Amino acid sequence: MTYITTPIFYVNAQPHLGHAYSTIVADTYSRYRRLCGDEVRFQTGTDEHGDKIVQAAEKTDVSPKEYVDQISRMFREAWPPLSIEPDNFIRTTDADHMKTVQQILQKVYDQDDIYFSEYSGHYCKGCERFLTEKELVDGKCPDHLTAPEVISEQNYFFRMSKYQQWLIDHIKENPEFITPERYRNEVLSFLKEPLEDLCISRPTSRLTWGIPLPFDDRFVTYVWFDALINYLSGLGYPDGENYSRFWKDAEHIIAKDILKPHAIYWPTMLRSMGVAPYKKLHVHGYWNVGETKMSKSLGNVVRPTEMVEEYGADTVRYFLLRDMSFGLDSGFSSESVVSRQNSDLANDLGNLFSRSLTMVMKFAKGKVPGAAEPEQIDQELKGAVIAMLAEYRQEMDNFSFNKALSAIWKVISLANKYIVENAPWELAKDTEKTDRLSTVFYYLLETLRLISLTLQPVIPTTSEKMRLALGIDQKPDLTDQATWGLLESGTVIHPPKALFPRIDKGKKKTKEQHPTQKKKKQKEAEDDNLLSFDEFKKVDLRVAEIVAAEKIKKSDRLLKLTVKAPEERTIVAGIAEFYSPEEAVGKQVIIAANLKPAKLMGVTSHGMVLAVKDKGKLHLSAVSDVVTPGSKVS
RNA sequence: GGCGAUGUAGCUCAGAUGGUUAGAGCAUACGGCUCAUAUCCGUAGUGUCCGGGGUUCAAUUCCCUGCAUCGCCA
Repeated sequence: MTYITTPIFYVNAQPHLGHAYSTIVADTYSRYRRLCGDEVRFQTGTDEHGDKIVQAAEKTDVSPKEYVDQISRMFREAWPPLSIEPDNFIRTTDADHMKTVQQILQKVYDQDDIYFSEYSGHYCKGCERFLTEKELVDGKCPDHLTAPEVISEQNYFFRMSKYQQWLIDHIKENPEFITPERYRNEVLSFLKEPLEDLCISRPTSRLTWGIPLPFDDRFVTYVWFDALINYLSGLGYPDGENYSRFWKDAEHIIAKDILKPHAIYWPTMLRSMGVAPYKKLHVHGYWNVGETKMSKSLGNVVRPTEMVEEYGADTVRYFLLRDMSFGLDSGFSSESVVSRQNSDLANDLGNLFSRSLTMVMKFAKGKVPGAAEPEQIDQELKGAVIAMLAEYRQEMDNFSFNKALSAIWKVISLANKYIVENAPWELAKDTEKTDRLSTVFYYLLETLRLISLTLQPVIPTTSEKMRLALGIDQKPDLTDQATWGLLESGTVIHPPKALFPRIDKGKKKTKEQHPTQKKKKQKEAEDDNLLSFDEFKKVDLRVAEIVAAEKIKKSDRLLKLTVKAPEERTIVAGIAEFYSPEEAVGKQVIIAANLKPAKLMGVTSHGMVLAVKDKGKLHLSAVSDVVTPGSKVS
């Protein structure tokens, strides 16, 4: 049995490449396990409660429910075009899930692992959390540069600390529990310090968009406690058949940013509720775009849907799995996608397939011939294929998809060489050599059959095309088809169109701009000073309220502003000669919100305040009435 | 500030429990083939293996130190 999950994605933003990667890995792994004859359940979904959702909904002026329905649907619809086929798509707003969360809370509460406590602390609205004394810089939140409010609050806490030692022991005894190893070490090092109990509630005075605590309706459940339980509720815990069948083989895939909740909160929660821990946690890294991380404010977010439209599902899947070493960060660029598509998919695999089938059509009447006595070169090819099958399985089991693929490509390369060395077109000229020709074709086609089998989990559509072309109508299965010699002679083949087209470099465009394109763009701009509407739309203009301002030392022109837009951000503005910090605070101004962050006098500015220069004096931009900070200017 | 990781060809990365010529793919140049998606095969390179110091007959590999980048923690 295999139970593989992606995180449930938080719906405060639209699907991006990182989400797609986690989900493609899960899909590939589930296809691979099925190919091995295993029974598999693959679950993904969306996480829909919490403060950030309420804020995001307000921003677009819809109710939280409408908002989460809308974004959740975007996630659900993003996957089929990538040939991703989950067995279950769970939402934390599903009634079943909510009921299960409450059951679990009650159970943990009844056994005294949840207690009520009051405390006071420095609450930062921007962070939506309490900050510790040590985190404060000059009494301010280091991220938002505002002074947090001191508030005291009553809340429920989960006795996480009680399970610390158990967790340490469990991780040490099960080396595969958290993988790759670097993340296991990270968790162990974190656990060297005493664990604090986990606050698992939010007062309804602060937040109502959540699951009410079953034992106190003045509170809703903290999102992580709610979200993690999806892995159980999606199986019908505690009575569902799927739960008893699949839970013991649970494997979670996550990105490194949510390591702590999955490696610490979740196992201790499970322990407390008397459920066995999951089997494995697979932690992967980030896709960087250009020089930096993908981020909304940089405007370099790669959308899965756009990638599929541009390259097709199989190229996207192949690229992501081939280029990232699971666990490490990796770089995304359209050049690297194009290079993978052209070199690996079109030239190596596609052309090998195409030339092989064409020759069988031309020189063997379009049927799989029978093999005569093999020569050494044939044995070598066969040996390499068999060795590849073993290596493939080992690497796939290991989540080393890049290595599994490179093992397959070694064989592809060998098969291309095999063709050149045997020169079937020469053999075909000599009627004495028909047997030899048949053998060469058989070995080639059989190699292709086994290649298509191993590629099924990664590029299912192409694999299917290959299988059909080879005249195979069985469902792919590693348990009974991964042996040499199963292709039957006499089978009629059906050469398809090219598996992958070659992409003209430079023709394709994606989010990130290449230097050459940039130059072109600049030239166009010089030639023609008019903006298209699309270009204008790219500028994210918003109203921002200045909530704090201070002079930047050693500069008499720059002010460091903290603005609400509606999230808090820092903007450096060259207005100090005309506005004092006191004058600036409270003003509403128009900002360009999606400028590349820039460092000015050591302070990073996230955006630009628009102002007017008239007769040597600067005037801040403004709207005629007071509006909600963050409102779009259009 | 503490802990840890990384730093290898133009690019992306692999690798050696220390030992003669340090690897792969892409990109580049040249040669070959013509079945094939102007594809494939072969050949050719280039590297102060981050800087400095130490241990050793011998270090890019071990130790120390510095620098850079990144991560976790505070």
